[in-house]
Amino acid sequence: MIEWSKTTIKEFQTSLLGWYDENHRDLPWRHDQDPYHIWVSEIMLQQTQVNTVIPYYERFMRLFPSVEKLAQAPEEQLLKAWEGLGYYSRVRNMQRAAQQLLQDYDGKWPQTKTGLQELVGIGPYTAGAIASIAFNQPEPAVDGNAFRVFSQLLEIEADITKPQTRGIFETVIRKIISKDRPGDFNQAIMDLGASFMTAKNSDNAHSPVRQFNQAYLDGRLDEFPVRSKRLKPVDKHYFALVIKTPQGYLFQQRASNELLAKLWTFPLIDGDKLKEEYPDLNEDTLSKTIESKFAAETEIKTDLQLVDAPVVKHTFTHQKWHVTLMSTELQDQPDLSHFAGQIANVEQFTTLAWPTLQKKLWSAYQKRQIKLF
DNA sequence: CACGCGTGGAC
DNA sequence: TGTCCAAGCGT
Repeated sequence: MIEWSKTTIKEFQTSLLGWYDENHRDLPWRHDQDPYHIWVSEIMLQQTQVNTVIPYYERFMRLFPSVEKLAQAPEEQLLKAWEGLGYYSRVRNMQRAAQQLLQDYDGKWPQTKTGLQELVGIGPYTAGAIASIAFNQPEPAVDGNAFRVFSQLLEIEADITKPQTRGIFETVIRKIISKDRPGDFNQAIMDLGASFMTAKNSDNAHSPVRQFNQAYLDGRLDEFPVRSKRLKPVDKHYFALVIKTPQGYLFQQRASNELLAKLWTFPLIDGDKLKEEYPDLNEDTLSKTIESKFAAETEIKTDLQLVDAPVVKHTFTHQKWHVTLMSTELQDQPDLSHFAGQIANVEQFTTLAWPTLQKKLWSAYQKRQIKLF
């Protein structure tokens, strides 16, 4: 059993930081200690892989190079910059925090972990990351990597999906973290978690800290971290209405309290709710039912046809959507005064933030089979 | 506390 | 195909 004495801790820090000095990744947000750069990168990296983030980060910094620019940006431009990254509340919260910083903090960053957590969107992990990397505070930054690395090093059996467990890891890391180089220490743990100590296909035999890894020495790597299984996504069914008018396609902005808030999609009809209201719905009555439902909301008359294309499937964290396309082409421009949406021509598509679901819908619609008579 | 919230990569 | 994972947070 490894004894984590002061000497062991020192040796661990030396091995870890020595390896990091020689092998750390050159990432765009590692070029300085600017808290704005660290912050943006940490928000983007939440539940998102490094390779995905890099181009988004570069573009975001060109568009919004400072807290001030971020605070002043139009929301649609922010969402467009975030398009495809997912968890879109991250960027809306980031703008709120930027405004908070300017108005309530006179533009000066709080430099402690607890102070940073006052900003919306900054939780215990991100606060620890900014405090340690930008402000050299000896604070733990417990993300998925830290959970995996330290659960294996110390054979910690607590379920990492339970909120209580974070405190156990923070206590352990506070004892082990380098007081001289806390930011590098935390980043070294992340690089370790992305190289030798990955979740799958790890290579602990060549890890710079293998002699400190109890689970490796015991042949018990596969037992850590302990994590309860997540629930399966629930199936949901929708109809997407592709309505082409002389001026362009109809789009709707998702409400701020629902999935994909404030992003743009074709108008969507809840198929499960429809089935509840009309239990005896069949293929013949489907079109008319949806038409009347859409007309009741928007006063727009349509003549919808099922599109000859596969049902679009899209899985979110907790929901699996099955979306059936229906389309119509209106000869006259409809009165849109009761339609809570927008018309967009193909050229205007680039200005609206599309979730991946909408990209799939558009693609399926473009590839639809043209029926020949 | 448990749950909602996106997406893409790896296998 | 499905499943799990990736620098989590707000409610």
